[in-house]
Amino acid sequence: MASSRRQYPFHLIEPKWQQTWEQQQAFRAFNPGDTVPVGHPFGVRHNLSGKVADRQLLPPKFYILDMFPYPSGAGLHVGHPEGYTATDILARYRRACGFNVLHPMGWDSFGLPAEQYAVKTGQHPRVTTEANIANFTRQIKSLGFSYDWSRELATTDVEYFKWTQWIFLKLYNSYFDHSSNIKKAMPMALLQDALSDSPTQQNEWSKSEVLVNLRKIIFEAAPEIRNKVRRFTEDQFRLAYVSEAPVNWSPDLGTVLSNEEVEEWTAKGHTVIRKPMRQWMLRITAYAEKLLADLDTIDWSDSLKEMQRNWIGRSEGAEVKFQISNSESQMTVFTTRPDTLFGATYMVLSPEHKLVGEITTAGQKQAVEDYKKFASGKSDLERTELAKEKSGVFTGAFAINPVNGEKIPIWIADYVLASYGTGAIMAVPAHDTRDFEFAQKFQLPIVQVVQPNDPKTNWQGFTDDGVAVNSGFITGLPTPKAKGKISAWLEEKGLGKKTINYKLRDWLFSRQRYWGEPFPIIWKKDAAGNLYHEALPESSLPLLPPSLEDYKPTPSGEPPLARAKDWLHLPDGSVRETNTMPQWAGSCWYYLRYLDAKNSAAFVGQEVESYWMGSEESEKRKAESGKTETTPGVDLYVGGTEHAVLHLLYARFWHKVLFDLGLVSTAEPFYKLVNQGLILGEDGQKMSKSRGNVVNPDDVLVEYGADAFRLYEMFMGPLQDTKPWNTRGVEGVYRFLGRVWRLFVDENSETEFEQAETVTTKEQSNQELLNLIRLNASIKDVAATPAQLKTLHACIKKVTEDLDGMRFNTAISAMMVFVNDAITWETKPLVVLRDFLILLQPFAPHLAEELWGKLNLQPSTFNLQHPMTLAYAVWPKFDAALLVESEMEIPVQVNGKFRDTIKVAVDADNAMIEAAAKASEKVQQFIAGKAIKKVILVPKRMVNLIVG
RNA sequence: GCCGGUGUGGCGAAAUGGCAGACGCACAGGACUUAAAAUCCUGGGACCGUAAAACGUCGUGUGGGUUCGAGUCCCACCACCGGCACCA
Repeated sequence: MASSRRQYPFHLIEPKWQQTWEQQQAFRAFNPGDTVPVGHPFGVRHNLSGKVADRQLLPPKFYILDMFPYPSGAGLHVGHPEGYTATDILARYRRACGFNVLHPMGWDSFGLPAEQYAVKTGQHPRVTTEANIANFTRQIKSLGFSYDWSRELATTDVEYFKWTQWIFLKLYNSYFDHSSNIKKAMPMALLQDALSDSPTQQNEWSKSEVLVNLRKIIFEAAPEIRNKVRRFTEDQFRLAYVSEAPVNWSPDLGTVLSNEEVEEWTAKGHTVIRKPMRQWMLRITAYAEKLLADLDTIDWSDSLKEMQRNWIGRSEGAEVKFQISNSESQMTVFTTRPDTLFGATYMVLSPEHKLVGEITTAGQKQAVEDYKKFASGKSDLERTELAKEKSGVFTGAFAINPVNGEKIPIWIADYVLASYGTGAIMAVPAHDTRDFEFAQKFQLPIVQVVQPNDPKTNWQGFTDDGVAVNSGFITGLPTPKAKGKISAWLEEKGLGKKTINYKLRDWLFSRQRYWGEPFPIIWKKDAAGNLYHEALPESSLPLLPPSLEDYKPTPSGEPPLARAKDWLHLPDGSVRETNTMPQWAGSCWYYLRYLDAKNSAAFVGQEVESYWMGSEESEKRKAESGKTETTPGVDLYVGGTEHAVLHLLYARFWHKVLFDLGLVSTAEPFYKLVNQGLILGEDGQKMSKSRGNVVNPDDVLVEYGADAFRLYEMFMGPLQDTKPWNTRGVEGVYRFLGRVWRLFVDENSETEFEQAETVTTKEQSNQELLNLIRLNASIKDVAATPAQLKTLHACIKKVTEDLDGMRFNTAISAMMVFVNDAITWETKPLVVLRDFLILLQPFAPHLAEELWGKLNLQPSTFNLQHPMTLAYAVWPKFDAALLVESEMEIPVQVNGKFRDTIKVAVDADNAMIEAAAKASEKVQQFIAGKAIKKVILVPKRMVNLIVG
């Protein structure tokens, strides 16, 4: 675009105010116990200047958080500042309303790109990371966000990941106690005490049925193997444990991925295969129920909650035992439809199922082995592609259906997953789509046991509720009752029990990478030569990664950390864990570190944590006022939907563990969460380098300034919506800011300023130049007219309400309406413009500050306090009395069709309004000569005349 | 297939069940200017009609329904976006 005359000198104003705020530390948030420096605007506003901010003296808190970015080499994208602008506006609004606002920013700086660059060039990832952080910082600061930079953190900071490792140790040293009276994470030491030869905390662990039972089991074991059993048992319970299960291994990335990550990387063209490996896991499944139930206590969008619910995938059903014919063994299946048991015509084990080897007959052995090989060789991609085509083989064995004694064949097929339920199913082809397809392909019998309620519906493949048929003692019962009756019967006979299953799997927590947090774990061998793991003591943290020359995995496929022999081997012969933690680890708790970012004694101070997370306060307020002024947890968290299940589920899990251990005061981390929508390119397509439609914020800033950029990001449409970028739209809001400027300044002085600017010397400061701008002569220190007050207060009302509802676009339009009107006023009262600037400040803070400074140079008879920055000026309250009209316009309809508006006095009674409506000329045309059958009159709203 | 969301001018959008299209973009006309840019003013859903207007008819994805009155509520369907997807 051709560079045209600037609407206003944002290029001088914006750096000026950014420097001023930084010098004043204007947006520093004060913790309880902090001393507020003399003259700090927060202190001036709240009468805390030079005082210790005692918790009782501090105003209510408001914690408003952005999802911190990964500082990529590409720099900021216009999508980042969308959420950041929204939160900044609200942070500034809350500050003006008198809250103690915490609004921090930091860096999710571990990550693969820096490591890949290191592999290629040998440059340490820290160097790349620091350069990227510097660039992101510059870009973010140029937008004038009111972050408290004193709390800045990066997950790669040694002082930060020390505590990430510390939390890992908490997980490692905890177990989840499922006892019905406990149901929470407890210290491993308690479990160990319960299993020890000479327990000291019997009072404590005797409350736990789980521990009491475990102790019994341990002491049933032979003494010589008892220690091994103990270790094994501990690992069965730890929240962080080692598993040998098949994992998602990506040969080209040289690392494993969590289930949640697979999709992301395969979409980028990487291969992912299943491969058994020794891995660290976190027992998130122990929290499935709490993660699900507590969704009801937080204010997130329905779609997001639904995504989490689906991911957790709770499913109620029953486990049923089937005796295997001619064998001692039994197989257990999980089903949500025990009522269809009479329709089970075959059984399926997953190819990996333990029983497969045992039950397969000699004749089928070769076929079964071949199939197992075939199934395990499939990549995930092949599995999904081939999903439609069922495959499997017969094992030669049969199971006995417990309800009718029938012998039914046992197959193996990869449509049954080893990792869900019991890894085995009873197949009811008549009433399950997958079983139906399988039975058709292999010509297995299909027996109807459910009759659809609608007789026209085909029963074959009918999976909904109906009425049981051909089902012995439950025949004739509707599905829910049939389920209940048969479940009770199974339970009574000891053949089954009600069970709840979750799709959620434990979290695969180790990666074969360099650039991540090393595990504070070492491996040792016992006398018998068995490897076992042991945690490093907390006092040894942080555990730093070794320095390396080469960041590639070792030729034998071990993680890069294994290259550092000195680091790897400890003097006592033990060996360090060489895996590192995934990127998600650091982002699981960063919102807590912000609260107390410099604390070297704890991951967060308790008092500080309870103040900002607001548990007590919110309870107290709820009780007192019946409404919450502050909310528990982060008051508002804004970020993209891409983290709907990954980060948000993991962080909730960690938070719940910390809560159970008494380390944080709330059960949920994020009370209210909003997803900002995607910003598309000007062509309506997703922005991407290859499409060449990426908008760089730096370019927009040079052309239009930060205030226009911020304003446009918010004016585009509702925050949550996906919307295309349009540079003409930026020009629109930029013109609006120009109108605001001209509303306040004298045009002649602007010409002088421009001339001075062209001949400016280095010695002439920007401030001197800006001082040449004079206030518009039409601004006078006079009382406002009723009409002017009405315009102002309508704007105050709309902006206030829209900010409360996060409707930034309509708030901006309300300010445009105000300016369009105010610019026509011959005399512009100072007081009115002053209030307007307070409204504008959250949106366009630089311009508003500059004009505020000019306004307050004027002598004033109003004796207002002038805080040193507008950011702490008191948010105006609208006065409903000023908005009352003397007359009102009321629409008149005839037979429901709009015909005219009439003007009546506000206090007009119904009879007067009706008369006025009938008297309207336009209305007359439609009612003349007709009888009025009915009059619908909504006071102050409308009149509808029904004629026959 | 299942779950969630969204469909309104040329475009981004706005409307407690009560005057559809606020605000902005683009566009057109005018003022200022030697001229342009910038700025300011005016106009604008479609159709019919007219010199121009008025008046009129239609109009919020489609079809029904509730209501004096529906963009808004209910039912069915269509399209698009996002998520999940052999989870028994």
